[in-house]
Amino acid sequence: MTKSYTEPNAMLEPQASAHWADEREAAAESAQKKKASKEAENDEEVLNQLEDEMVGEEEEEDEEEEDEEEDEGDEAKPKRRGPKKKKMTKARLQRFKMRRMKANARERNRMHGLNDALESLRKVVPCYSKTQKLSKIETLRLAKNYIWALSEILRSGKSPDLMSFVQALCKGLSQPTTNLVAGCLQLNPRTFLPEQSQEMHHHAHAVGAPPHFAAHPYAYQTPGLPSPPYGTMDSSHFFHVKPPHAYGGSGGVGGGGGGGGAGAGALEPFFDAAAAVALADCASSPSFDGPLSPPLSVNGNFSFKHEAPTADFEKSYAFGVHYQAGLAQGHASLYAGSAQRCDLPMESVMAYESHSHHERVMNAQLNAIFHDS
DNA sequence: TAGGCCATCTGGTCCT
DNA sequence: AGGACCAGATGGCCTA
Repeated sequence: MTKSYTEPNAMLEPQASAHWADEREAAAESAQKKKASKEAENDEEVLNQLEDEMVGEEEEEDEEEEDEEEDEGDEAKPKRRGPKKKKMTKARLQRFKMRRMKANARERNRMHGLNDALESLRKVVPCYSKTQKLSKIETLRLAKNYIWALSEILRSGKSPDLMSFVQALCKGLSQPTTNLVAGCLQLNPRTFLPEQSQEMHHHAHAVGAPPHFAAHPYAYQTPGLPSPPYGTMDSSHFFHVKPPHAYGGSGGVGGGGGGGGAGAGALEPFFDAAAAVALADCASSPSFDGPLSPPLSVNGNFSFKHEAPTADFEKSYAFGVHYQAGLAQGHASLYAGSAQRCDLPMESVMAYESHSHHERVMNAQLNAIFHDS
């Protein structure tokens, strides 16, 4: 069986492998399509054949059934309880086979639909590559993290720094996927891993980031992560930031006043000093092979806006985030601004499963936002 | 070779 | 009865 999936690890190989992966991917994909259509054809043929045969055998079966009943009537054995187990006549067997084949075909289609949906999900999470597909489970995890991260932005009304954002995205992901996401966001994974925290700490201090920023007890413990050869990308490619006034309080969405950080403060770009360090670090790592993720964009609304595809991007998405300064709830939050950032341990902040209340609040707020705008 | 991921088949259950 | 959904089993492919 051919396979379209390619292990994310493959991206950690030298750049040449990306090209090979492309070709393999294309070949595998076409082979798989051929196979799938062939299977469908075969099924159809067999089904048609079976149906034709069955037309002629219906009568035969009826006769056999009558024989069966007569036989049973003659038997002196004690009658069995429960449903009679019908003898598998030739026709019944064929009908059974046909049913089974139809069920298989339905199941195949169903799974294809599921996979299509998953594929479209892959395209809207912030790490999409046609050649380096995320696995199903990783796609779901990343999507969950992404939703949570965006929700948190909306809830707090603050823009997070890039590092926090990536950390939130990578929570619970496998290391290869973490590398991939980091590569997609043009971050060197080393910059947000604990074992690099000393270094980061140093850098962060140097540029004025909060000292506690780099010392979170999460992310992966694997030393010496290779720098993903994902390509280079100017930071402006994935964060299109509108000037603060573009977001501040206009539109009357979601109750004004309220929590701090309204106006310009809530709308600063994701890039803060620490992120700048991360990017600087990134710049010193081996050049990446090509951008894989959609560019992130703060464009004043929450819809996903398609951009014209470029040679580099398979798909290019702008992720718009509608910042609502008035939504800040006033308690410590991952995204509550530099001064408070990460006052809570990440583990507790990121306990998604225990966010039912938070989610209800978020739902209400999102409804308010999108129904007003 | 082991382990991860995947597609497919299959039988069971629930619903219409 | 038939379809949708689900989970277990199986076998293939790929990578470390």
